[in-house]
Amino acid sequence: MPRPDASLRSFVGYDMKRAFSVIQYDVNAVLMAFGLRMVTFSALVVIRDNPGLRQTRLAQILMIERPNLVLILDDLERADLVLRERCAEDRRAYELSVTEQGAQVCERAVRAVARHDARMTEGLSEAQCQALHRALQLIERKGRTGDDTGSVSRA
Amino acid sequence: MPRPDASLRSFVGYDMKRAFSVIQYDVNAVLMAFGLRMVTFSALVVIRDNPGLRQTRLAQILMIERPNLVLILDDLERADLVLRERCAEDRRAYELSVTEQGAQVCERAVRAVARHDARMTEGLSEAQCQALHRALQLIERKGRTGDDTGSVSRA
DNA sequence: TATTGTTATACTCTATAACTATA
DNA sequence: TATAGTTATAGAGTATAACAATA
Repeated sequence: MPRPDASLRSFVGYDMKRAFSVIQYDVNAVLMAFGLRMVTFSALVVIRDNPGLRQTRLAQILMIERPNLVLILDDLERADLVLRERCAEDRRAYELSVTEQGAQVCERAVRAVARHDARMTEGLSEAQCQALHRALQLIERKGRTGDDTGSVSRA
Repeated sequence: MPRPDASLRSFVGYDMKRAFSVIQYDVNAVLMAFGLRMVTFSALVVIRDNPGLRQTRLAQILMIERPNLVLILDDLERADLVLRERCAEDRRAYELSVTEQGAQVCERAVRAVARHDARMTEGLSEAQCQALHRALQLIERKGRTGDDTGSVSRA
């Protein structure tokens, strides 16, 4: 047997866990320069693209629990990247938006992560890279119970 | 924008995190029937394939820290699936091996995970599935500092 | 009564320092 | 002194129950 873990290499879950742990480590290193982690980065990008978003909906989109999102937003608000504003129609809710600084940091962080992504997939053709994305999204759909079909209000 | 997280979908890390969380949840559900988790399953398979393995080497293979492996092996030993036997040449070390029961559980768990794997990649051709494995392993190698070249003693 | 955001909490995973026993 | 396995511990990440304010 060439590798001591050869048996496990036939399972996508094993290869994916290893590949992901490598990516996670690297991306977090890239994002640290912006004071961000993977989750706070993801939240920042989605809020920028969907201004007026409410927390419950954002939690659905990112597939995280509402209580966990609170700390993520506290983090982003403390760094002056995101605003929570009381919703006029429903005063229980907040409307989320990025600040001017948040938009700038988001833009630069996206570019940095894109550069890192390019380095990680270096050696794959454009077609192979697209095939990878499609395969991952197909696998994600297999496990979905999910109602991620709803549209999001845009300002 | 079709999806609220469309910007993030261009990053392999994002697609991979979501696909992996789906797989992890599912595979853990499959393994629960055998009293195993993903890590204990991985350890069991590698020990079966590399009898006489020492803990430090197993930790390297699975890319986990030695202290964390201890609890994993405690778990496997308590379930009578794995044996720790004092090494004759070096009495600090243990030689790891699977019990008769461990071999049987391993065999059946491998088959169950393989069936689940087939379901997850259903819709991908054989070639596409191989391409997925190759892409994931390529990404893993990008982040390696690593010395995973050493061979493992086989009984 | 139900929902939004929140608090408190617990459980897993992961990472590091320091210990013991052997070498 | 260095190494193998271990202990203790701390930090993330993640999950659930229950609360206050509002609907």
